[in-house]
Amino acid sequence: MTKLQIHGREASDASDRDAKAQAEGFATVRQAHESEMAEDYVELIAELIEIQGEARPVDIAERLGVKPPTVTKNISRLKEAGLVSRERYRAIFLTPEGQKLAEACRRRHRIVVAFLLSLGIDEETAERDAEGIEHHVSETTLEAFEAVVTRAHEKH
Amino acid sequence: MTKLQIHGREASDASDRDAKAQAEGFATVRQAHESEMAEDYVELIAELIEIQGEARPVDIAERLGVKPPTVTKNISRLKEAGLVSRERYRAIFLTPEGQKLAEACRRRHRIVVAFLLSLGIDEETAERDAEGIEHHVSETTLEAFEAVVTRAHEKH
DNA sequence: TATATATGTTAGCATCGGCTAACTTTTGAG
DNA sequence: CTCAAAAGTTAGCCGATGCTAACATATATA
Ligand SMILES: [Mn+2]
Ligand SMILES: [Mn+2]
Ligand SMILES: [Mn+2]
Ligand SMILES: [Mn+2]
Repeated sequence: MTKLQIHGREASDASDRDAKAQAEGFATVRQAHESEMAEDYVELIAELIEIQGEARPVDIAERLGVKPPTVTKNISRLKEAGLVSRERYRAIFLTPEGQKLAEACRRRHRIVVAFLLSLGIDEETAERDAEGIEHHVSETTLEAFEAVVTRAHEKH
Repeated sequence: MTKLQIHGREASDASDRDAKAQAEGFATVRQAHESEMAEDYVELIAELIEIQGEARPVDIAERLGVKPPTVTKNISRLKEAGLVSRERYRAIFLTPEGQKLAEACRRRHRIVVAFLLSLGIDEETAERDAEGIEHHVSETTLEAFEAVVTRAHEKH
């Protein structure tokens, strides 16, 4: 709909452009969902390595709230994607590419949490909301968040 | 891990509580993903009814950026869930329950967009980011967003 | 009104990310 | 050093949400 045949070519009106922009928005969200698993895993693996020296499936499963077989399957996907390295029955480590992604995710997570806290949100809620929001924040928005956090800190 | 047997009962340490809270956060995100399709559809259906008087699969597909068979399938899920009513080959309408959900989603969407705009984000980016963020914003955070928007408006 | 085009549905396929049950390997307590 | 418990894997299942190809229905133009 909203398409007419004029002189044999397609014509667009204002609501057509709107529809296209909207579709791109939804496509962006679907894309974000595709990277979400990888992002949460590498971020968590980096945290566990920092805390415990290594990331083991049992700990990943506990912190994600999923069962061990789910972790095994997803880790093999991450290995396939070149983000983690590991040998069977051994702990999981990040490849250089995985480390880079983990760093970016941790930064984003930190900024989103700090931003929500600066709005007066309680820690529990800030962490919960950030865990989902982080995957849908563009670099533009992230920088705006960062600016707010910085200003809030300067004011004490 | 991080569980010891003491006097025959389980003992928790600080990192255990942390792990549990983290798992709840991820569980919350997984739950949000379960309602996401329904939320985006009813919101869009409400918009189309407002603009065009009815919501047809072809328009829903165009605006979501998916193919018509995907819409057919998802609409039948929404019907199953009691959110929409429709007869074969006819336009789609919202049940009272669907209208209520749509209203809540539109409010949330509006607030998130207005909030991002008030931060100086451009419209295109605000809409894109909001489309994903909206599903992960608790009522607590939404109210904080609303307060910021209101204050920004008062200052002109 | 006849029929061509646009719209909608069905069937069948794929991937993702959950799960349980059953099995294997590693670890560590005695 | 042995062997039971803990950890990890595999196989097989499921539902959600995309897709294409083929078919059915509705609509609008000639
Ligand atoms: Mn996350
Ligand atoms: Mn995170
Ligand atoms: Mn959305
Ligand atoms: Mn929306």
